[in-house]
Amino acid sequence: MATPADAADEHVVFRQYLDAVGLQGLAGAEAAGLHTSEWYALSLITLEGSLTSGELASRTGLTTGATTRLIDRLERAGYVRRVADPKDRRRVIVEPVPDGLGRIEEVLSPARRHIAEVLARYTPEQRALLFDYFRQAAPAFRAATEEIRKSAAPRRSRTTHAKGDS
Amino acid sequence: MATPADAADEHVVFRQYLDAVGLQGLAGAEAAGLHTSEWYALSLITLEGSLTSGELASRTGLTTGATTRLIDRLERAGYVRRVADPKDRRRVIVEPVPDGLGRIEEVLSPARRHIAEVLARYTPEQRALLFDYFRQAAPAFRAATEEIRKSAAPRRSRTTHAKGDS
DNA sequence: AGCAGTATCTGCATCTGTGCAGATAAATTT
DNA sequence: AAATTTATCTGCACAGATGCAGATACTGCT
Repeated sequence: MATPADAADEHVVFRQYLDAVGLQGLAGAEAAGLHTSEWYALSLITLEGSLTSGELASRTGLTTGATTRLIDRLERAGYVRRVADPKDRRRVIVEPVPDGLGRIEEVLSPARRHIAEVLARYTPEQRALLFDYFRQAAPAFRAATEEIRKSAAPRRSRTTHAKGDS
Repeated sequence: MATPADAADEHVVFRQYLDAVGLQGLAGAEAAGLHTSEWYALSLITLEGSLTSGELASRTGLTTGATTRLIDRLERAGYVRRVADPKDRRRVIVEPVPDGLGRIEEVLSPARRHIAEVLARYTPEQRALLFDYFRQAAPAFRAATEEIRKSAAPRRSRTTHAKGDS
């Protein structure tokens, strides 16, 4: 029977939790030498196992040209590699480099450690519940991401830059 | 009694969970028309309630000059406002604008909704446990962030730009 | 009052990410 | 085999974020 006050409290708790996770992610990305779009793309690639350049372009919302450069950067930084698709030699499959994944894990390790400490305060049954939540929350967040991107805010104001509107 | 296999599984679950939350955050930031550093700064400001320009500079790791511009952008976008510090009139206090926070909440609402759906699958006791976790995990993530930033990867390669190394 | 220290802002230069449009290579269709 | 369509890459140009150094405004100390 949550009172309004409790509900508001939950609201705040959840917001602060999201912010904290988000800040951690951004700090991690920066520590890994990755900018937002690179971090985003690498997450996608890791999550999917591998993606073609075109798929990556549509998932990130970038043009294919920009995506080429994005992959260049990720490749140069040692996070992914390009492999030819044997089925269709026009295609370029982008897949994570194990070594790069390791570096990401390293960046995430402080979070892992601190959370492990928190988890240690719970009983095994409670921990199981939390992991069950993680398992279920991940797809939920992905669905939320989809939803947000669909209502796609047209990237910044962009001033409609009616180039020559004198 | 976690077997090694379980441990590996937990590893993956947690990783995917973090990725999902992270991607959601990035999508949200973009939908809000904010770039990484702006999103980061706004999170900090919101979390702290308010910050001075200088504090924001040191927390973000930006120079004071860049921070001025950052605040300009956030202000222009309607997320924060500058107020004079009555104690020290050199200082500029940056605080969130309620209306702006509302817009952020709106952006987060899909996540909130999807997670609410997940939470609805649990009993009230279980939900209480999960919120307890949120409450404890937030500071843990913040500590992790601190830790990551301290070991501060010097922003991208930057060629060490030893300014005057002739 | 004068002086040193501090907080923020501005001009200038740079660097990087991105879109756009055309180029190239490969698959598919006729 | 020729034409069309698809997938990725490259040249060019632009916008925007950031560092640096100097300017400005204010505080606190002597």
